[in-house]
Formats: sequence, C-alpha cells, structure tokens
Amino acid sequence: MTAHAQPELTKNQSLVFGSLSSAGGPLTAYAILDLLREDGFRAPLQVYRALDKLVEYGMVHRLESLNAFVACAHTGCSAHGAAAFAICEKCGEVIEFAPDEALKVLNEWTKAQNFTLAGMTIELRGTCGTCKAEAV
Amino acid sequence: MTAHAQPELTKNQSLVFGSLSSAGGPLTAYAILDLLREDGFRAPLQVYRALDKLVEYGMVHRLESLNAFVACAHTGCSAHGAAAFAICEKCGEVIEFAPDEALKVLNEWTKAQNFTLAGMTIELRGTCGTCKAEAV
DNA sequence: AATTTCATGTAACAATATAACGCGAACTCG
DNA sequence: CGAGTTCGCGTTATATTGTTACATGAAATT
Repeated sequence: MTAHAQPELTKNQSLVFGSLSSAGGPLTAYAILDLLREDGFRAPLQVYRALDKLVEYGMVHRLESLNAFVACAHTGCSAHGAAAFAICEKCGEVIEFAPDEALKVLNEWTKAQNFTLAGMTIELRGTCGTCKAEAV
Repeated sequence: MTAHAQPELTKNQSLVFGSLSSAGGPLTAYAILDLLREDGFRAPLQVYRALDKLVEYGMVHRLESLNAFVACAHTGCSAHGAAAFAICEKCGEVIEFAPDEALKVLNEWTKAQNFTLAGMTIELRGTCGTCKAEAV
C-alpha cells in the first residue's frame, strides 16, 4: 500500500532477494532454499524469515495462487501501490501491473464499508498472448 | 467467470457443500474433513475432489490467502461473475462482493494484452467496520 | 554492566495438497 | 447384450508448504 524506505538488507535477506531477482520469475520458498544451500541455507525458516521482511519492505510480492514469491517488477522498488499479477498457466510467466483504476474502485468500496485495508491480492490466471500464438 | 448449470450433486459433494453452507464462513479442507468424519469421510481426497467440482460449478469459492473455501454468497448461485472478498483479520468474517467496475477494468487490461482469462482472485485483507468499532 | 532487540541456526512438527492404485456403477455404442 | 469407457469413490502413502519452540551471538539501549 504505502511506500517503504528501503532498508539495509541482512545477509540472508540479500541472498533471498538475489535469488528471486535473478530467477526473473516466481519461486517457491523451498525452491529458494535449494538454490541457497550452497550459500549455507539449511532450513525453510531461513527463507521464510527473509521473505517476510522483503514482503514487508515491498521488494517481494507473494503470489497466493501459486504459493510462490516474486521480486517486485519496479526495479528500484521505491514508491508503488498494490500490484496485480497475470499468471500464464501455460508458460508460467507472471506479468506484474498496476491496476490503478481497479484499485480506485476497490478502495472506494472499502471506504463505503468502513473496512480498513491492510493488503490486497489481485491475481489473474489464464493464457498469455504469446502462448496462444504458439498454440496454432 | 461464466454461469454454470447447476448439476445434480453427488453424495460427497452435497455433504461438503452442506458443511460449507451451514458454517456461514470459510473452512479449510481439513476442517471440512473433520466435520464429515461422522458421515464416513476418512481422507482429504474425498474433500478435495468434492471441492474441485463445487468450485468448477461456481458454488464454492477458494480463498487463496486463507487456503480455505467458502460457499458462494449468491444463495441460488445462478449466474454470477467473478467475486471479490474482504477478509477481516480480526474476526475472520468474509464479505463477498461483486466488484463490477474493477472487473471491467481488469478485463480491459486482459484484452489489451491478449491475455485469455481463466480465473481471477481478488482478496482484500484488513479490519472490518464492526471490529474497528469494538476496538475503542 | 545489565537489558533489550534482532538476526540467525536448528530440530521437530503442523497444515495443506497430491499421486498412485483399485473398485464398482453407469453410461454408450458396436 | 457385451465390451469399452467414464466417473465417482475409497485407501494408502507421500509431497509440498509453513510454523513452533528453543538456543546463540552480536549490536543497540539505558
């Protein structure tokens, strides 16, 4: 929701963020764990703790419908609002976008309901244009 | 997305749908399993298989951010579009609503991207008005 | 110096979900 | 009819995802 100052990352947080950034797509916590075993990671908690912080800082998003995590597409990852994701079920690509108009409408709903928003998940599942083109 | 004809439910599907309906809120698959043990349920697959069908029929929604399932708020559960959910983190209440305007915007995005939509998840987490009022 | 905070490490475990196999009823189409 | 097919169901085992509980050490606080 709100922008977060980008803090110094700890060693584990840097490693986790690095693996997600270079993956260029979503990874599960256990996939990250496997990638980081050679860096000394031994247990899921090391990954989950780092992910918690990175999500809190807005540098990583959790994809609820994949139980996976992805580095925020805003390279600098400075101010940004909630994100939406289009997930291609064929190729696995995830496109992050900022659905400003939709957010506005949803925010209006929360105001009308006196609902205080802490977080929002918007995920679209389907087939991306590229995969449809290939599936001649 | 599209409306589904409401088919005859099998015995297991009826039991699962019944437990969700009378719960009046979200239940995890394992909570359903425990509720239905006295009806002969023994294994998670019995629940998951029924849930798969009920979700397919549009009678049950999956809440990705809770790993839980809820009966559709449309009592007759006839034609309806995608649903959105506001989840109160204090009391656990889940409010289902139809965010028509937001859906329209998101659908436009998918058209512009040539992305074929198979399903959509919109979930808001926060605090409902009632809980805020109580937290004087 | 005593206290608190925070990142970390480790082991054990809990919660969620699926794979693989077999059985029998119902449907279908020759 | 009878062979083939589909579908719902049951069971066991297993895979995947996430957390609890406890301990250590380094840095910040007072």
